[in-house]
Amino acid sequence: MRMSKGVEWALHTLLNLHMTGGGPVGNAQLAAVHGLSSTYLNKQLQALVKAGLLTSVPGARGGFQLARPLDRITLLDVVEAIEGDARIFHCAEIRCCGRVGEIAPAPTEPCPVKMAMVRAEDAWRQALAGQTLAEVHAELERRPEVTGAVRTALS
Amino acid sequence: MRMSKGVEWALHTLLNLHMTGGGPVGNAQLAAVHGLSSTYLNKQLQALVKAGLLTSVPGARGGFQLARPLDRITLLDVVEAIEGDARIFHCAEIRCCGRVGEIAPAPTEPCPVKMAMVRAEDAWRQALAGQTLAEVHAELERRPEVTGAVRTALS
DNA sequence: GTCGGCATACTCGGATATCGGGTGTCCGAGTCTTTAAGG
DNA sequence: CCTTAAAGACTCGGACACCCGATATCCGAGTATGCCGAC
Repeated sequence: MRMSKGVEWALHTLLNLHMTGGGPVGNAQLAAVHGLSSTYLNKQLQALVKAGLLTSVPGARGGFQLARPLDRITLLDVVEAIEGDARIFHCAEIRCCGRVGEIAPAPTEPCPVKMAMVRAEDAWRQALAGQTLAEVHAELERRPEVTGAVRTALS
Repeated sequence: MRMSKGVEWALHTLLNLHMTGGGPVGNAQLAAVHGLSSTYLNKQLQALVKAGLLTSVPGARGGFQLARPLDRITLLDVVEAIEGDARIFHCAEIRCCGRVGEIAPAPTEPCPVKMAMVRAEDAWRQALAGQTLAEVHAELERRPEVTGAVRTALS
């Protein structure tokens, strides 16, 4: 159960796009900032486009740009864009299978095990949804030499 | 990013072991309750033994039994026993790589992106640690016909 | 000088290989039970 | 009848294949750009 590294790539790239000022930036340039594979980063950015977080501009001088400001993008938006909206814990309803399923009929109420895991996962999603990229960016700006290096690398 | 199905198997099996009353039960019998693969369930139960949640009794009439009562076993204990204690979000520190790494020296403070993801994951872990299997079992007992079927299947 | 057309280069977008971890299975080591014989 | 020893069967424990999804890569479709020629 490890999160895809595409999430980390997407988060940093979204923050970098905010620092450029709004113009479209090609994935090759975005990848060079952190030494990533441009082709694989492209795959992740396409997922962000499908999720509505980015807009893509085709043709020369094209690239990707933010679809909306950082304070309207939460961590949950990015995670769901890359990982999908499927649940981490997938209940296979094994309580209804096997010998116990032959003895008792399938219960109608939801599985308590599943409910407990869903409660924990909801806490995680709520914590993700409660943090915007703007807040993360504010933390980054407390070290101007870092953000300055990103702007230099993208210029 | 999908949780291993072994977690579901382990949770239900731990609850079933509690319903038997304390005697050791073989994995073949435990697997038959929910129609699981006994060999693969064995793999998961061995992980629970290594984590100290179960004790194994070798030899004929042997099997597995709970190492401590359900109210001292949290959901986090089971998840960490099966999935390991590694973080879901693994920060590769890409902020220090590539062109930006050549411009600015590596920062000493932790990555804000990583910190934000850790905060969310801590909320998840805290929600898992705040729920014991005894509470889940109490929910199960509200449907006596289900727990009765399990006890019949294990007798 | 200005307009229109065209070749070009650059971009995104999806289709295609490769690799690692979860999934599933099997067989050997060890121990308790049972059974039988002997005292 | 009690003790004892050995055979047997059942259990755990770890080592061995398989498969799906994440990872990584490549090539084609499409468009803005820049250039060239005509007017």
